[in-house]
Amino acid sequence: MKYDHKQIEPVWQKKWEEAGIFHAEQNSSKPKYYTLIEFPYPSGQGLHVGHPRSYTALDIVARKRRLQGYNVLYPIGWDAFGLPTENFAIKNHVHPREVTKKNVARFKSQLQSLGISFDWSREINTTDPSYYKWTQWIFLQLFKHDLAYKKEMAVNWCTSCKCVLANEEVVNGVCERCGSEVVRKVKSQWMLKITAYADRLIKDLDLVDYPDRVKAQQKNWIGRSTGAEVDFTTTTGDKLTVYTTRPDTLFGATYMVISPEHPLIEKLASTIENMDEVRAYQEAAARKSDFERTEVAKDKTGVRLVGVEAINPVNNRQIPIFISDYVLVSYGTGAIMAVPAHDTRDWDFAKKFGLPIIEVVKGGEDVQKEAFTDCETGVLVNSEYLDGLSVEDAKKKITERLTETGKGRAKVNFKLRDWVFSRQRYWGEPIPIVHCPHCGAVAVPESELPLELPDVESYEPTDNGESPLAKMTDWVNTKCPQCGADAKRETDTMPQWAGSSWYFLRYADPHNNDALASKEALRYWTPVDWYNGGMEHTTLHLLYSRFWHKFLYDIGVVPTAEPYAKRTSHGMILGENGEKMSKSRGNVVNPDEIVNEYGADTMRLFEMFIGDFENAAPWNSNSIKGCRRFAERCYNMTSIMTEGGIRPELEGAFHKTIKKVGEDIEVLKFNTAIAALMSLINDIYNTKSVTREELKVFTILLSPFAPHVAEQMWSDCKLGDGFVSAAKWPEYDESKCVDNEIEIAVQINGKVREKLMVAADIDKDAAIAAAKASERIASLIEGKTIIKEIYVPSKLINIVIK
RNA sequence: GCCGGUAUGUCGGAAUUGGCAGACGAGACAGACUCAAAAUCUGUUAUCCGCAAGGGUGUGUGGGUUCAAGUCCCACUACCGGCACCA
Repeated sequence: MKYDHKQIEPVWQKKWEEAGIFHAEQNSSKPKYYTLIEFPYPSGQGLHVGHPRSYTALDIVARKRRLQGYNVLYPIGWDAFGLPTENFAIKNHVHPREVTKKNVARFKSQLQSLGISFDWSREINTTDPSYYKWTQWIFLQLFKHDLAYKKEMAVNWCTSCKCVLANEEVVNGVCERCGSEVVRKVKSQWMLKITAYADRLIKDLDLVDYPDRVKAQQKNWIGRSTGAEVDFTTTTGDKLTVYTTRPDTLFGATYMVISPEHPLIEKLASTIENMDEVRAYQEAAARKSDFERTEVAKDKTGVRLVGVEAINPVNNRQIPIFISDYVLVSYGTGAIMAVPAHDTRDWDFAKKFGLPIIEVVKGGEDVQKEAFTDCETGVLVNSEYLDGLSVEDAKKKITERLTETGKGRAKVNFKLRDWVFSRQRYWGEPIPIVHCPHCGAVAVPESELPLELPDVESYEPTDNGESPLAKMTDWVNTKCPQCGADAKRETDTMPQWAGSSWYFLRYADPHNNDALASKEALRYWTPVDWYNGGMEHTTLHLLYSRFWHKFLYDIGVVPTAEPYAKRTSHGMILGENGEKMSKSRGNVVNPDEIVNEYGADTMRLFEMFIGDFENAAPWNSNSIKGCRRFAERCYNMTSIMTEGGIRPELEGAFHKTIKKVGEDIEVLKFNTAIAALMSLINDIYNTKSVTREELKVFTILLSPFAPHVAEQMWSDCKLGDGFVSAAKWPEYDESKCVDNEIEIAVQINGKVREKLMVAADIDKDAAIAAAKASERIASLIEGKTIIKEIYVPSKLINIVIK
């Protein structure tokens, strides 16, 4: 029979679903294994060829684990709240719920056509009230533990989405999603205190198996730094505290800089003589968007506060105070001591404003020409009791002194900011809070959850920065759950990251109505054993969900401190021209067309064979044919099968391949695993026949990669009972992976001059004797002095001559 | 500027972590089958010199360690990703 994927694939997909063989068992004595992929956002474009790269990879792992006897959970769901759906709904006057429903149906049929072994009985959807009930519940727990709070603050405002963005969503000063300008806007916002977990989010990276680049990126983003706070005073008698990582350079401070928004300015408004100039600078700084602020990063600007000076606590020297936007309000204390001799930014500023530069760390070039910032080699000078100390010792000593005299203290700072959690849009989880004129912000009682999203007439974002929900007065006006007075509901919704911050927990027990999941289910299934996803989520989803998980751990809801035991990341699939796939570049490949033309098995094989899983790889419509040929060659073996066991001449090849394929899957080397299967099939075809046992082992090895054709081979040739997807992974014998006779290279002075077939267990003397016995080697060493003879067992011989 | 990554034939990529560079696939070329084409099968395919046997050169660049370097060390370059006035 001819290989016809259109005949084979839908049949097996249906049989698997009917038999339910990919359903995770709820009560099982088997060891569990939880594989997870980032659940997709069901966009209107349908599945992208990038999705199956991740899904197929973990499908291979999940399928292999099942064959190895594990109870596997490989779930799927929909991260369906979010802006693109809402924008589409606005434009086409349909309810976002309907848009979501349609998109989900499309995604589902596309995913099912790929034969991914998801447990569809556990499908979840973040927009389902029975799901977001628990998203809201978690928010209320955060609120009750003072980790959710409302704050008036300058936020990132996307001018196009008309919506607040988290810091993580602003990329190069523009909106991550739409690319529009982001400006600062003062608004009252719900915030989540992720900073309370900053230290643990770094420290607990030691507990998990993540790629180093992911750990490094998270650590960078959290940005822990150690230093000291130093209390300066001013000539007006006010306190002015700075944060510095270089307290050792305190004697070299020649001026101070505070951010334009620093509260001290208002306090000293009557003392400052050039207040007009100061105000003008403040306004100019406020007008700048994030984009402009980073654009003009090179040139320093600022204004000196005339009429007030600061006093250095260690030497009582009076130094001027400036305002400048190179000092940020939101980091440290919003004020710095400037040490131009040992900080390049301070140096730039000092040069521009003609301020003194005093060297306090010796070891570099002339500090008048360039700042010396090295902490490793310098020695302190001009610093009284610190003179002669190394930078490190001086830091310790000055911090001790400051602490003793009450003028400072050791301090740790983080770049990480609290998470801006409000969105002024419709298609998200309503924040379950009621604002009461008497009681303030009050939690909606848990018994009233889910607080369902009301139907509104218009989803249009408003120009005044309020959520579309604000227009629903019937819904907004309510009673205070605490005192019963007239009160108003919170109208902001949660960001898209909310639902995805805990979804992996819901999969453990997706239909539970009394808890986000039962304790037993969580104890059995968590943590996730292997989580694969994109690098782009390292500082967003991955960090947010670790934070929520740690909080849930602290309040006793989940049994583990970390959600994911192991994380891996796949590279992007690029267009054929090596550029990122996008509509505008016209290089988008539609997975449906590939499945239709070549079949799901070929698609899966190709996506795994395309290159190193962790690196980006360009699509190539030519080499996909190689994978199709391979699938056909696999199937064609069924027509030449004869009875029998593994033939002796193929025994070594089989054992080696079992070993190689098994090991490669564990380390994400799907490309070389497939190459090994291709080599094995070439060996088989060289013998012009295949035996039943050979075909059986081969089919099992093939099944995680190309499950449909494997099932067809299994059933056509009656290789075993039931499904190959429920067979047993073959074992290999280490002793049979080595050949009896091997080829070794013979080098003279490091250059290969001869190849010899020798017994695998040959010893050094015998090997070298064999080499010298060869005519070619004998003639090359004749008359020369042998300096050294090296024998690398089963690899090579190197004879060094002179 | 800082942090991370990558660099290998015509192309995608292999190389057991110091031991025969180019597995596997694609493409190209040649041959078989065919009236012909497609498909399939069989060869060849890093590069230079040579009719050949054989020899030289070759893993971004320049040095180094070693009997032996794609792999280790030092100094660079280019590209990709992240962060960026974080004191």
